[in-house]
Amino acid sequence: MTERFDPSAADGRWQRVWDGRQCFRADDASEKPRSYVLEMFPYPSGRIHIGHVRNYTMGDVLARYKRMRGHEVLHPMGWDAFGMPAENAAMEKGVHPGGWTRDNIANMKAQLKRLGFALDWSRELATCEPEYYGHEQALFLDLYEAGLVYRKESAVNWDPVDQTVLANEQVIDGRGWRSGALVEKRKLSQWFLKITQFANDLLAGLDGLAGWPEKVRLMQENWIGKSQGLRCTFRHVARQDGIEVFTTRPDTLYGASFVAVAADHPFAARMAANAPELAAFIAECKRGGTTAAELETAEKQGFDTGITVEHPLDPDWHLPVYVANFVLMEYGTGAVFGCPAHDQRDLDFARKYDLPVRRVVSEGDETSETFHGDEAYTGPGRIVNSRWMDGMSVDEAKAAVIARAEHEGWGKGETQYRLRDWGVSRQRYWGTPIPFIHCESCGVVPVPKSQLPVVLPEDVDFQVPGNPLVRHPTWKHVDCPRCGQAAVRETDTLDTFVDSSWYFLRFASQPGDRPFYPEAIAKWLPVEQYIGGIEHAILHLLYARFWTRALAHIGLIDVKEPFASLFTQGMVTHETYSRIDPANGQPVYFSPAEVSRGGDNATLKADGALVEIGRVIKMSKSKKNVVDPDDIVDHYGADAVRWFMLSDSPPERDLPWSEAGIEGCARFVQRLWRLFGQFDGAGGGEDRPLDRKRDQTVAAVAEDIEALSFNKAVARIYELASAIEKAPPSASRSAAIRALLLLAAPMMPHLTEEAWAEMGESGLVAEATWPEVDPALLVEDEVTIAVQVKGKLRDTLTVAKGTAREELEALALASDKVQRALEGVQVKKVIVVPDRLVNLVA
RNA sequence: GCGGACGUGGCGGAAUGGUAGACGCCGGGGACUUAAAAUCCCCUGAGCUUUGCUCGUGCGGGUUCGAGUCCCGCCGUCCGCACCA
Repeated sequence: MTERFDPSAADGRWQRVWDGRQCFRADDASEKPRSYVLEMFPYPSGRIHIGHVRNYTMGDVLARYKRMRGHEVLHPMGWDAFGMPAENAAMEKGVHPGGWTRDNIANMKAQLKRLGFALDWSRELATCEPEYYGHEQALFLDLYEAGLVYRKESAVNWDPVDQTVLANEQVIDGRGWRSGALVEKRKLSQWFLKITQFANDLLAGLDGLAGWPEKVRLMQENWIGKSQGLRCTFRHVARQDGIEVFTTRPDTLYGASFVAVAADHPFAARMAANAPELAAFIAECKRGGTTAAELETAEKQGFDTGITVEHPLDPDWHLPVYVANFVLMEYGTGAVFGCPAHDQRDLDFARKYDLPVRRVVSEGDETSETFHGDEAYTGPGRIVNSRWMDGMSVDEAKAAVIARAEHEGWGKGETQYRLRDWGVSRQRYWGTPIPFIHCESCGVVPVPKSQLPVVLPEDVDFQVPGNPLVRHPTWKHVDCPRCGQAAVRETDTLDTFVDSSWYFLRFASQPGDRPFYPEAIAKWLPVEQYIGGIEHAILHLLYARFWTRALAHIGLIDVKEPFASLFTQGMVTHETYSRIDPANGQPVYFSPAEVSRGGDNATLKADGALVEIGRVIKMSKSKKNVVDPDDIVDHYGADAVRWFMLSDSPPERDLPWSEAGIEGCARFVQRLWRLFGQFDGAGGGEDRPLDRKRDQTVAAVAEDIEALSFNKAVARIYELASAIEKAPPSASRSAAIRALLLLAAPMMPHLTEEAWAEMGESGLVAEATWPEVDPALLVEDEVTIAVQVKGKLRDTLTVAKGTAREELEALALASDKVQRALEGVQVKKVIVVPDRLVNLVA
């Protein structure tokens, strides 16, 4: 064996061997138990980020481990390849989005290959290829058939310079993030997916997702935002119609003192027609910002329309109707009744406009009708000042009012959701064309499936802002499939979140004539373990759950939940290095490569003077605290990098990158190499304690990997390595070395493959099985007993496992240290936990 | 405002209610070497009157023979949602 392991030669060699033997190709026909391990596929931005490396290393360890345990493993990789950065590159650099994207994919694939991930590249897919998005178009048409796709006028953020719709996240302080232009609200006809039809189902399904983090389930629950209450009508005093409101507090109906509608409520518009002042107020409301800070400080404002409505429980009781800036048109009915005593917003409003504030829920003895103070009471209590409801609990009163409303016909119990339907139209080129045709006589006509895919034209130009599909000379002009007249294609493309809502289904099978084979999905789905960033907790993960349910709903598949277990991993962080620029007082940042890091300080290589070491934060280009995966793989080899990604920090937490840390990992790679070199198949002699340590470690590491506690598995491997190093030569020692190699194999596949071959073992580690353990060895035959006096540790005893209570007590009392601690005081009580401890209470 | 997570050495972090600090990093000392690198060994929570003792898991209480762990109340940090009626 060579003195040192040389990753620069070995890594590539083994990667080619795995490729050549197609080690990681999933066999659909296999009889073995199946495991589908999936990491969120990357957007091909150009370079792999260290965060990707952490994500894929975790999945890779699990996939390789599962394979060693005899599973048929599906571990695929693909590219979330549509999106705006490609169009931005086209505008800035004059390259075609397709060429730019495909080049990036090639580069990133090469980067991933260098890390030795056990991926089934035969199933690679890119969402920007017609072979993928054509099937997406077919599925979209299926959902349209089933009534889950519709068109509606909707207000969007419109950037007048770039001539495109912007997502909310792309509007910064009311301006387009790219153009800087003031964003306008525009009404456009948009395509929607009816996710709200599944609101309750998506909510209920969360309960069954035991393998998901509680945090993510809660976030989705809050996002769906179910609330139950009453929808009822307040009739206009002078007219036949009325204003519908939704409330979760029908129990407080007798505390009502006004009705308020949103500024964009139809009633407000009708009133404004003859009231210029109201029209001005409405315009003011619409102009108001929507950022969190603005809403926090915005004062409650209203405009009295002069109209009054009847209280539904008492026609003689009249309430004023306001147009108010705090009522949202998007939620409920766009109108509320105000009960100031028991709702903070209503109270703020009532105090400002001097409206009655009537107590109807009593928190204790206070039952007077006059409510004082500026803090609404929203807790539980007894209903007061509410005629027939007096004395009821809040819940009783809610039910009673709903029952009465339904009986008398002025309202009914209703469930509202915060979740809105999913608007999927994007006025962009680089996305899946929405497969519809607009015909003057036939209206909106779906593209016949036989004409799919609707392929994006290649010859587009980005010199002019806006969607190039709109101004392409020929692409959009087609004959109507229904009547044959000249018609135009839909030029909007689908939100890229649609692409990522079903890619995990396509990995299971990739037929050319349909999106997937249901049998393949039945075999592989759900994904056993999905791993990705917490930033997808809501959007991607909710959309994927919805899409899966929708496909199940129309009978295409038989799976409802796509991801049985979800793991959200932490970020990779790094210190920052900076100096204050004396010219402007601003910090100038330096990259880790420009800096020499000592024990407590860091110096700039260029001038040898100190730089400031800043906080450990998320890697970002602006702070220059980034490391490039290629550079570190060049320098330390793939296995050291993989080992670092798994060490120290628990995988759900942030991992601080450090030079010292990666160097420690590279040292350990060499240390293992030397240890593997001491394997001696011919050696004799038994070492029971080492056998025991070996099997205990094998069992514990398996448990840790299955729980994704890689940091603990790493610590145990260090321990076993140390134990073997200290042990004298024996057959047990060689057996332990062999077991250690197999334990480390999922994490350091190149090193272990090279050592396996050197040790004269047959086959590949990639195809080896996980070591068996002898259950008898997992049980200790000696235990250390803690001896406490009044709960404080005074001595320890080493005894045979299973030593009797009486004997333990006697041994404890015989201890000098214990006698000294007792100071002659009589022992009153003795607690003995067999094989654990003795506690003497004096 | 609502919801959630977290708080343990110089640092990342271990610890089914039962010996706090496993394992790694940093640091210190030593061996080998002409020297360095590499490697190996030892030490490394704080304090003290150092065979040992005291203190110690954000702060204050409580439950328990025994609390980092359970309960109550604070403080701090981070994350998500947010005028959702």
